Amino acid sequence: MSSPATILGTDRGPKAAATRQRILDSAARLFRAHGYAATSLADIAQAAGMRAASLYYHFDSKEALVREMLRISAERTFAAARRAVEALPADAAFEDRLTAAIAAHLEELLGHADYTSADLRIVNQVPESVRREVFPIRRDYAAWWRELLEQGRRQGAVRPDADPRLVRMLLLGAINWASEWYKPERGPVAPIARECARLVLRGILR
Amino acid sequence: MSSPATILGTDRGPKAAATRQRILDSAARLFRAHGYAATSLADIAQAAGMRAASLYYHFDSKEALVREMLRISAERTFAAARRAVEALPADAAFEDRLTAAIAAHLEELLGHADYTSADLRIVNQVPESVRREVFPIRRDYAAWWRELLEQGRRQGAVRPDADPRLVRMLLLGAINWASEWYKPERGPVAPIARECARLVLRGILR
DNA sequence: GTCTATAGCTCGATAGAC
DNA sequence: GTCTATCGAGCTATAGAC
Repeated sequence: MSSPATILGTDRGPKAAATRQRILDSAARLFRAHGYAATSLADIAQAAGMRAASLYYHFDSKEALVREMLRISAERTFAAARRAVEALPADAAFEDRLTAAIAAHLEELLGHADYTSADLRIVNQVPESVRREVFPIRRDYAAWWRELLEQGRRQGAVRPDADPRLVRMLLLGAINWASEWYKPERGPVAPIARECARLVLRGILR
Repeated sequence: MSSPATILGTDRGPKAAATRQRILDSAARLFRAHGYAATSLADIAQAAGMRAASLYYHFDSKEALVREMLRISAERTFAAARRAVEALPADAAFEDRLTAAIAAHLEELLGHADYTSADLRIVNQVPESVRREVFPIRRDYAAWWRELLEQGRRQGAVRPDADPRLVRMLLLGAINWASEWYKPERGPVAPIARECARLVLRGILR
């Protein structure tokens, strides 16, 4: 019985897998820098040390390549945030759960900045069919945040007069924007993440 | 002595000016939806009711067109925020000044959503020369926000232990992201802006 | 002011050698 | 697995009629 792998290159041995990874990394970096349409397959191939035609051994099309890149980006962030919150004791305080979620999201976002920044920048520019295929992951992630904040509200930790949707949007906007200004030279992500969580939770007024 | 207008179409009478405006509006809408490279001059021309070659009567090139669109977007937002704060009494409280700035930025952002959303989405994808020409406006706007928040800190209204740069980045990220989720069907911007300012200032915990 | 026609280029994708 | 060669389509920009 053959494996259920439907994605080109996952059952072709370690060398192909490594090349495939190199292609995806190059694509993420270039999509982030120049956008989807402006990045040609020749650009990606050159960055990965090969010719454009050779990419077709690993991916069916440019669409298939960007779809896989977006899928990896979205699933990784979702998994990291969920894992971080699930690792806490079941009776952890809302503040600690939210801090863990923000820190995990930020560390994933900035730790794989080429993927996640490319994701945020080009998701609106890829063909409609690609966006439709990646949408469920994002919808599930949004639902997960909604539930996390809803818990805080039920426990009385969140202002009861705040629009839950607005809170979620402002919060995710604030941390997603970090991919636009964070530079690794500025030091490790962990202290930035902690300070982010504190500001989000407490606001900027003293 | 001729006018110092260096931009094509500004001294060509009302009809050309109206057409020029229609082209810019169409371009903003399409750039927002599909990105810079994926939007062809034929697309823009069709949306404006003409052929691609006719655009060259109004703009020197695709670069010149997008440069003007980005300039309008950035200057309008900057001017709106500055005007709103300057309209306050000189001794207005920091909270009121920041609330006015946030509300003005948001109302401008969402009121001309095609321009500002296109701006945020494609500024990283336009040719380097275009980005360099629009950069000073953004740099000045960032400096203006920095000074606004610095005033709050000097007056003791802002947490003295908060990293000023982080505060500014999180705040602008939170409100800029609104261009991704706001839909006019959700009602007027003003109440959303007020609630935004309150959450930013006070945080989400009660 | 807008048109038709087209030059000159680049792109995604395929064919087939090795 | 990667290559060279190439096809067909679509792009920006220009020329010149009206």
